[in-house]
Amino acid sequence: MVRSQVVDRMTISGLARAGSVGVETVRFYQRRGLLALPDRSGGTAQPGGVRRYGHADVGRLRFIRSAQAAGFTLDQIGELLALDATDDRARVRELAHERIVALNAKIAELEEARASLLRLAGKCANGADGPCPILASFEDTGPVARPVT
Amino acid sequence: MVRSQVVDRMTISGLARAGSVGVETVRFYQRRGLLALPDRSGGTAQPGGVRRYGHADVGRLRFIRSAQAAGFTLDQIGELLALDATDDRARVRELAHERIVALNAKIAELEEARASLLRLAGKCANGADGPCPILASFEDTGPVARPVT
DNA sequence: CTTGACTCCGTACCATGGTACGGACCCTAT
DNA sequence: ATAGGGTCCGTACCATGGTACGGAGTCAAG
Repeated sequence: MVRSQVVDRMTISGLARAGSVGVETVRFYQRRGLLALPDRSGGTAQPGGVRRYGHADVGRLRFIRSAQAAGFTLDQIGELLALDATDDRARVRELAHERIVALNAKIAELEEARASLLRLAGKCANGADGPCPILASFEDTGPVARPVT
Repeated sequence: MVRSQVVDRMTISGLARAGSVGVETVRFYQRRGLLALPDRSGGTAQPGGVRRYGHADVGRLRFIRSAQAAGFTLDQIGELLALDATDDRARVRELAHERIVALNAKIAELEEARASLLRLAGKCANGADGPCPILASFEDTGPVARPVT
């Protein structure tokens, strides 16, 4: 499968543009082991050249951003990238399910916070006397829920 | 309004217990200006004593935790605490509405991530051949949504 | 009046996901 | 061949919300 020179010989800034991230972000992912460091100067591995990137690198970078959009951490994405090479679909489904469970919990938590704020904002709007019920309710709360993380 | 000695002469660890946080967390809030540093040795302000805390401090600490549970940042909580002293209900409602809007956005974002993961997990479960569709979909994605923050 | 637990305080460190900087080097166009 | 922009690399810094540590001082019980 032949690719055009222009696409497969991008420098780091081209790769960054293709993935809609900053150059520093690409380098950060490389440090984290999420993106490989290609040989310098187009495969000759001479010391002191510039690294070139191609389609595969763009795919990998997009993979990272997509997985991030699904809420995976960079550590988890590292595992997903490893799994991508092994075709271990069961483990991938497992990770996806874990993430879904976490998302459910988080969504429920945020919905609770929203519900109580909505209720309090309504109370605060009606009747203009005395201290704000929102703030009063904060002070009165007994055993307290965990902070929204 | 007289309070019992035992309740109004707590040390920092008592306050921390009353608020279900760690001692270091109390000190952290003090550094952030969210909790006041009471006079030492029970109001005598002598140098080199131990600080004592009472009901008011517990209320303030609980306020912080409750507001945090509603998703406010510590900076915003600082403002809320200031507003608590001024009875500026309009501004409180404004902050509450901002928070609600932010919560709505966040919830929508997470729901999207969940929906696509659910869809992909279903696809991955059906049919056992080839690479996992979850991972494939990550690679194929074009212009990518912002990461879940 | 000593012992042991607790407090005070500054400072450093943790995770998470980047962002920025500075000096050296490379590479391309003029 | 020289100027300029881009790359490489280590290192430091950012926000956020804590957590940990070490040494000195304090305080209450025995």
